[in-house]
Amino acid sequence: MTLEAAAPTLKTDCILCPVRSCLVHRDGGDPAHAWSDMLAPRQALMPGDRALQRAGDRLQALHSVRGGCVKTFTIDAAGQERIRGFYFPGDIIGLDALAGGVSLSTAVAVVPSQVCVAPLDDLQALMVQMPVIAQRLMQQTSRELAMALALAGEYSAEQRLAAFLLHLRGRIGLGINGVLRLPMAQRDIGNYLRLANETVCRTLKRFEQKGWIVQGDRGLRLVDDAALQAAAAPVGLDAPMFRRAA
Amino acid sequence: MTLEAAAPTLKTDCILCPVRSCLVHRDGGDPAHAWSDMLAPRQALMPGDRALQRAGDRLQALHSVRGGCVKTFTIDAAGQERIRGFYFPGDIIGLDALAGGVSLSTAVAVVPSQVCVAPLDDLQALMVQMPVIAQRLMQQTSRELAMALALAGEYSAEQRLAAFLLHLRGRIGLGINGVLRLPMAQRDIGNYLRLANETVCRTLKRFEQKGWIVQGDRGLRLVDDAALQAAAAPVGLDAPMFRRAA
DNA sequence: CGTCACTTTGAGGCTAGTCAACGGCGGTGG
DNA sequence: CCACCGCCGTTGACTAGCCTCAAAGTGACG
Repeated sequence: MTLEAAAPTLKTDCILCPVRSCLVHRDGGDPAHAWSDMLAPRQALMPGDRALQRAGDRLQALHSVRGGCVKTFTIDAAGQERIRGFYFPGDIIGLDALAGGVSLSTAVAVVPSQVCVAPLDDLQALMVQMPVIAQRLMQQTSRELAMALALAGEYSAEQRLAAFLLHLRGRIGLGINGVLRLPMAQRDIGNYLRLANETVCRTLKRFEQKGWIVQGDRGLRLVDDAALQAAAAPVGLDAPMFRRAA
Repeated sequence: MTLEAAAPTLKTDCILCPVRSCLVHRDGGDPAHAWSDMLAPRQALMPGDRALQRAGDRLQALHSVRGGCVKTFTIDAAGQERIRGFYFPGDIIGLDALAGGVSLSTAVAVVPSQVCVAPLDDLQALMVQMPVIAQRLMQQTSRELAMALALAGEYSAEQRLAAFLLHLRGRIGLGINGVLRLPMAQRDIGNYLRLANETVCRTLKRFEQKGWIVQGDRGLRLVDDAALQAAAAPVGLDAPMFRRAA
């Protein structure tokens, strides 16, 4: 048995939401009713809007990303932002706070996004009633843990960045013309990967000089996949469990 | 509601085991019977013994540490060991593999240890029957995720090491005479914290020169707690949820 | 068309890694 | 009992990758 078995691959944006995909299969209940009971209507979230959650606040709800991209971060004593993660459609925000009941990071939109709100009280009750929901949350948390552990290792700038690009493609796929769109700023990528933004820029340029990628206006094209994968291999983010989109 | 509420603080070594502490409270069942059904007898595990689990193997069971200290690690293409975590009594090994069903790391004992084995099939059934077990596992996974995210940031050698020492004290407490025993080698600490063992040694010496710690034969004494905590603060491993022992 | 945020490019410095050598300690075996 | 060996911790000299600081270029948007 693996928890994977309980998580069929779903295609459309809306059904991607793990919470909802459980709810709509609720036995004998009215899906629409359970849904409205459970989740606040989807909320639009713009860059610069107030935070979904703030580090240190009592955790009141998990947030499920329906569209766009959300980043979570903490602010250290020096006022510096430290990005903890990027969340894409299908991802759930706040899982690291379940143990302590307190949000460990602040969450804001990177691009115009939509999220659904799963109040913790309702979720807790649903998890008891429907083990499949608990399984889905457990699976998400486990995957996020595996990712964090993989990225926590010591790797060079090239290894980190190659792994990030490939991983991103695995999660959000390619846009038109096979271009990988990077929704977040290079500064944010560097912050997340523990690299200065200048290092991100220079490393991308080095990738381009080697013929591994081609940078365009709104993203980049992965040309030499094998080379990138060879560079990223030590990080170990290439396992199937880390992918989601096609 | 927080999951914390479902996890009363338990003192003794044996009851620390999260899985068992759920089982012994099973309603209307025979605790001893459920226990023996669920877990293989506690296994002794010595340094140098075969691994509890190996990276890449299909995950067959979670392991609950009853005594001692177990480390998990991966081996990269260059044959180098990368330590993913240290596990102490009460910790569960293998949670990062639940999503994929494949062990992501190899687990061996650092010192003579005892572990209990929770076969995945039985565990899955129990999680459905008893939501409290699912909650406990979820809580552990969430805490481990929060730890991994905290440690994944970019910090100096001093910050990392101070956070590690304080965190270790929070988890395993102090021995006789208030001495913090370090069960693992400095090389392992450095590997875990992404530092060369020489850097660990030099940083500890610097701590001693500043009067923050006193190094002894079999461990060290934390003298200037405030200074250590100030140094470790940016890492953010000092939240109550990360502690366990008194 | 000016502002602002982000990216790009360069020069220099620093933290931590690497390499090498030595001392202490425990285990092993003659 | 002691010599040998290997592992671990310690110390020094050198190196390198990445950060910091600075400044100019680019694109989005009002």
